Amino acid sequence: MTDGDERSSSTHRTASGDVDADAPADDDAPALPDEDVDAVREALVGWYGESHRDFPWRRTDDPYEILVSEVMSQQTQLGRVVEAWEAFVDRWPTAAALASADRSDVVSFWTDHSLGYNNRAKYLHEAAGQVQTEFDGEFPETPAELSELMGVGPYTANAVASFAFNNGDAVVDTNVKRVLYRAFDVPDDDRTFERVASNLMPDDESRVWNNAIMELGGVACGKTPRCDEEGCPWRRWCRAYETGDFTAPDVPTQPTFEGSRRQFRGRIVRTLGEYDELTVDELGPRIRVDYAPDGEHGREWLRGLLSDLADDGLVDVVERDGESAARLRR
DNA sequence: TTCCCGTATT
DNA sequence: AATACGGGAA
Repeated sequence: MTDGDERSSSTHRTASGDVDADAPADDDAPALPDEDVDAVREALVGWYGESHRDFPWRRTDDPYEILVSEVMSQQTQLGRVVEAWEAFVDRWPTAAALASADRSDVVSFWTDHSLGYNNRAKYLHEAAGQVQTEFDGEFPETPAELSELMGVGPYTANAVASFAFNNGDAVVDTNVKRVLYRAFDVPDDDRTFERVASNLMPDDESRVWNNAIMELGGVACGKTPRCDEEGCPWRRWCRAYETGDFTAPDVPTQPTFEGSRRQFRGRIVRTLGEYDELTVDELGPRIRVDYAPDGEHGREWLRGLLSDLADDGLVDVVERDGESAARLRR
């Protein structure tokens, strides 16, 4: 669940007049004057209706298929997700089918399709199991229940509830934050984003609304805005369009990937997907050319990575002839 | 090089 | 509150 019911604090932004995020007199004050809220809503839904991209997961309301698409989309650009999603739901068409699969197969699929964080493949597999064991094979339908599934946080819970059941609250991802921040000067504060997003969403229209506002953030209001090119439906209300200041909320910067332990974890998982089992010294040279058993990046270093991967439940480390060997966990 | 990005864990 | 987590694409 999102923390939608907390209304206590403190962010006041009345100065510019176009957002009253937390007015003392009326906690649920809309982001715009009443007469404009309807127009803002209609403009966005209308724009989405006539111009949205036609992704395959937008043609299904199967919650399992939606969940798969959301988990993939959290980490990978949508263009690349299409092929992977089709192959995934083709291979494991239902939550029950996925739950019966070997974890190693799901993780290898993830890696083979360059889907990033392989922990999420594990979560998805685990969530499919939860649907069988904790929900009796009936896919949960509310954000609160969906949140109980492994790997499903506030964003994904509301996305699946919305797109499968038209039953979600407003999603708040970085697209939504950027759009609200630019258009209505909403301050960069998670609680405020949630409240404004929730107030802006028309009742019982989470499916089209959440699709539309994220489409806006992805197509017209990305880091580089394309307001006129994409015919942004909010130009007449948009603070950024008016002022020319398209600053977006800060996104935390990442440590470099090249040479990182994440990179080598990825290589280990990829390599182990190609073999039944490898000893540490067989594995080492396959993940870095300068592997030397007693060198700086040798057994010690590699065993550390393997031990973390084992803690994550992705790898098993076994003893074979007094030597450590690794394999993907089934 | 930088960007993308939600969740779990600590 | 901070950190770990993948890897292709822009």
